[in-house]
Amino acid sequence: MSDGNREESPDLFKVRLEKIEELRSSGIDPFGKRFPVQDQAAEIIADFPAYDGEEVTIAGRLTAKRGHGKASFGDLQDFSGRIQVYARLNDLGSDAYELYKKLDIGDIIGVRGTVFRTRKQEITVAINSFEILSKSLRPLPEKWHGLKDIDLRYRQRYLDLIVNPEVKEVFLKRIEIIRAIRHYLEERGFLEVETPMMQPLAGGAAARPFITHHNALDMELYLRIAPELYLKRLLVGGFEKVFEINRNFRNEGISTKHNPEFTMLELYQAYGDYQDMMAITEDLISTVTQQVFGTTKIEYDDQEIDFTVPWTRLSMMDAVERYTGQDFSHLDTERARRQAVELGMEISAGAVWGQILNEVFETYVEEKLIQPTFITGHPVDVSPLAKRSQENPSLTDRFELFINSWELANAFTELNDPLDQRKRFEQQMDERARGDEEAHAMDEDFVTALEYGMPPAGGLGIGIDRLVMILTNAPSIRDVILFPTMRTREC
RNA sequence: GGGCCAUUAGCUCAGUCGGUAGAGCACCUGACUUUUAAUCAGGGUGUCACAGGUUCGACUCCUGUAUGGCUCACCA
Repeated sequence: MSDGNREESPDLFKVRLEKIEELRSSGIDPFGKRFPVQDQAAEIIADFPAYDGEEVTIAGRLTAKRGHGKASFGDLQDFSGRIQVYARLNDLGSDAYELYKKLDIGDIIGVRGTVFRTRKQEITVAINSFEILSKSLRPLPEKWHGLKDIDLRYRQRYLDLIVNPEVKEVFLKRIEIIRAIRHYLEERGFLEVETPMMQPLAGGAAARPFITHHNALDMELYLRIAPELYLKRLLVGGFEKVFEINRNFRNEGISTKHNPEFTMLELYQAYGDYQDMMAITEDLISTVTQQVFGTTKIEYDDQEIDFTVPWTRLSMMDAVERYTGQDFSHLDTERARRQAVELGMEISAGAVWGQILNEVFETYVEEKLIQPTFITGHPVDVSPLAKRSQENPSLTDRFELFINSWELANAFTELNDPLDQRKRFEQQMDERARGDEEAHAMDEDFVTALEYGMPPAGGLGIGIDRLVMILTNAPSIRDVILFPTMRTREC
């Protein structure tokens, strides 16, 4: 079986091809034309008294047929919902009625008809006339159980959307959430910008990139792993409050929490710092949640996530001490290694103090952070783009937001010292030389930009897909991405 | 990449101890002018994921492959 050309029961497909020929020979175009839709199924049902006895013009897909000889019911599904239609020989005449009887489930039709309520109180459109707008050649998945096969649901999302109404609801929520985020930021003076998806150097995060090639320039380009370094160039250029909601691409494993392309919000505010970012994060997410869901308490996988502000704030070192009993506040790499090993961890040879602390945190603390929690004070060793903390130059003014043990946001006071930035890149290059493929590359062009002067700034990234997952109780990131990345089928 | 599991009709699924495949929906034929998972009568439409092996005989047992799911690793 191949996905685009699946073997159907030959008769089934053939029967429908024959119907198409029949239609054509009787002068009817099976793939229709413009149809001036006036009304929506859900609106007619919601406001029945206003529509009762009136003629409406609707269009959509026929999803069920219930024939009764000289009368016939059907369900018509448009984007707004589903409404029953009723065709009667007496109303339509024999030619049109015969045509109606030949319609298949899955056909798209346009209907002009009169709204009424049946004996069983179902709001229904009695068809006065109809047009075939598109013939369907393939049968829809089963009406009662829907389409369950997860593989097919992702590969043929259009079928998933047709037959599983709750799927559409999730994507409508996603749309609302993103719209609310945009609205929130625009109201506060942030400007939405677009920066390169194809970059000569994939920077701004630690991840393996996708590589592509530009023929005319004969150069390698990388799909971006983050927009960060371009957004900061805009700060140099005088933009003061910018954001971008767009795709990042990371050439890494796929899981229920990772899709190779995913959507990030990144936001930068000149003259601000990570504390401002924390305030925005907390207020943005709780405000949007309240707006879209009418509450700040959300059920995810049998747990209640409470977005009510303020959220817990905990330094990485305190968090590690709380959950492991080990104090890493000294800066001794060897001692840190011994402590980590004592906890049962394996630490790679070249790891330094900050990396060890970070690994211990990820291993023992992350899984405990269910309610929204800000973790602050990341080691400079794992934060090559963040500004050093004034109180402790081994740490940075940075936070990550954890919800349901997932990293949802990452923010820091941006490093605007070009000399320090160059040293950080050099340190990253050392790590790269030691085999860390994800260590940051030297970006001379970016350092040059900083040398012209970048205002102190706060920067923030929020993983939109994961946020949508939590807010819509989706078990997999693929449930919130319309067309998730799938292996192509060979057979 | 490792482990576990799955793959049977268009869809959702059953299939006993190894004896050559079956149910609902969909589809086809007919009946039926207010049904709604319409109903009634009749019809099975299949390369049992793919390729080998064992066997008199394989959907079933074995090996490999493909795809997917979960999970671990990876993903600061």
